[in-house]
Amino acid sequence: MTELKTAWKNIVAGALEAYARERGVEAGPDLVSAIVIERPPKAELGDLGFPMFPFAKLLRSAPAQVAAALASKIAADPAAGARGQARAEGPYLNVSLARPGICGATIAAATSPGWGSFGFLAGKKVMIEFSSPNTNKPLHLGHLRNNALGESISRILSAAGAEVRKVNHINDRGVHICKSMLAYQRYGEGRLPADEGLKSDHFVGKYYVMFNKLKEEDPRAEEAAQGLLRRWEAGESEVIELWKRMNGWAIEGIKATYERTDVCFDLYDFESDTYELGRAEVLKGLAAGVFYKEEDGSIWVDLEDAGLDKKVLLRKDGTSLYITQDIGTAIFRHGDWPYDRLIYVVANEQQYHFKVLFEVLKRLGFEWAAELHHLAYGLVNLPSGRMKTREGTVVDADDLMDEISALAAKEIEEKGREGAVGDMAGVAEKIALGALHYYLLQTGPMKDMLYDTEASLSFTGDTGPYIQYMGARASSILRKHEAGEGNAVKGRVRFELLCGDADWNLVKRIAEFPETLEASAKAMEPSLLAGYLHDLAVDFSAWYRDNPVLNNSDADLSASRVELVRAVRATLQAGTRLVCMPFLESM
RNA sequence: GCGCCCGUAGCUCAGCUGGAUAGAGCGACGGACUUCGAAUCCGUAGGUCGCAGGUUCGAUUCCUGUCGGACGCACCA
Repeated sequence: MTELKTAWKNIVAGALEAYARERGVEAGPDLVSAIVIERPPKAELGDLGFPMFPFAKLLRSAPAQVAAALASKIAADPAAGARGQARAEGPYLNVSLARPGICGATIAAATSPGWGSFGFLAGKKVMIEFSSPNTNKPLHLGHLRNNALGESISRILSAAGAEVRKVNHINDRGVHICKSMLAYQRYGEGRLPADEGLKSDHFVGKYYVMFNKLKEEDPRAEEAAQGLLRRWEAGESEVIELWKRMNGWAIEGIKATYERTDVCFDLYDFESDTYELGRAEVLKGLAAGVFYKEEDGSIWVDLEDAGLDKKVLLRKDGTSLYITQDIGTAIFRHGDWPYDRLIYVVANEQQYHFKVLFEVLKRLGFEWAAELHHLAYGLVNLPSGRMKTREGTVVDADDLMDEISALAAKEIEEKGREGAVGDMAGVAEKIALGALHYYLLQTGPMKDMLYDTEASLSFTGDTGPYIQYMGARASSILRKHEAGEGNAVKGRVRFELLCGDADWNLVKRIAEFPETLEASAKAMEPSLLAGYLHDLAVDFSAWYRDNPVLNNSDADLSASRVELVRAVRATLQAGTRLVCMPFLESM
């Protein structure tokens, strides 16, 4: 489709230049660069549309006249004729593509193994950091959005040909970790997660919440937490022992949630291993004159000429800060695995932090700093407002999955499909994941989104399960065909039979998959693909109603449509995977 | 105060580099299951695209201002 578009752009450019010569106007490069391709609002108007407004002034003729003139020029060009037909539609030049060739090529491509893998990012190494949980509590809905974005973008970029390395930066040190440790020391009495019947990360999270109780009982609890951190930094074996034990629980539980939601990482790095990496780099930068030292010994960078502020990079006592760690980690990672691009999937509250970080790395002279990217995303809010740990309004990831999964199971039961589905719990889980991930990815990342339990747990309409359902329907047709049902087995595939408007519309949609994937990869925007999948599902659903596949009296048409269904299924299969939705043969 | 993001139908959201009557879903109302799965489909109602200027042949899209909301401006992470 992309090649077709550029081919047509060239044809239009040629005709435009010829027309300009006739009018005695010089066709400069800006004339050709003003050509835009759009999709006509109605299928009857053609497949491609070229608005002629920009040329009216230059060519000193009305847009409609230009369109008519170009249409007749193109009609006289046999090379163009092989690719389709152009006609004037008021001020627009609309093109109807030559259908048979495109049908054959599209369906052949879509039913071949490589569908959904492209090469325009081949040779690029992309590192992506996402999730990055704290080890003091379990994952919540906000993490699920982060995970879905990170995992989806990783899949999209690999599908685009890049070599992707997914990194999870575990925040396993700091006062907040010490708080849960302190509360456990006080109230835990040596119990294990199993003793309380809790998933291990929930067990740790419970003690983190209990720190609030501790604070009420002991006004010096905050100080005690700071003290515990100092003892941790001093490496006291008793503290380290407890820290290891509790982190182990937290991470074990968090990993179980990753597995359940089909998210995985190539590399885990731990803040406890990397938090001191940046200090040496800052000192190097000081020596190089990029940074400066205050009288009290703290080290700063002045970014005011870049529209940012001054920023401390090293405390007066020489210890590192959040940003120091990030400086060190980025440099270390590039040395370890020289990436072409590093993407941080982190909430948009931290946009300023990343601006500063990237600017600092640029000033340190790293040419790769230009390829650092903060993928910022908005919060997930509740109708009652922001989720708050203290108020207990945090939507826990595991609980949410349980809830959606139970609802899906109920739905299967109500529809009486337990038998057809087989593994009911497994299928319910996949539907839940499809619903959740589609919900989280259909919205553009920058927008805060509202999570309304009642409204959001729906399986009808513009939802993940709707798309999964269309996949299941397509699969069902193909299953029946494989089993020898229907007329297709007696027919011969002839792609020219799929040139009617209804089939063509669906073929065209399938042909858009590669360009959607490319746009999605370039913009790092899963929502484009999510929207595309919904469009495809809608087109398929309408087509499905009006166009018999297996029980078509024309055996050749039947056989050809089976191939079209195969292409739809392949596209849904490849596409849903990219937005982290399980594909279901049956549901 | 400065910075950044958002503001489209009652609600939740789409709307690609500016382009042909602004799209879905939910909710409301009315239809369609003896044919490939009704988690579906079709139809009706519902919008001064926050507001005001500007650029342009043309602005929901770009610019400026303004109002409203969120977030950020720690020797916390």
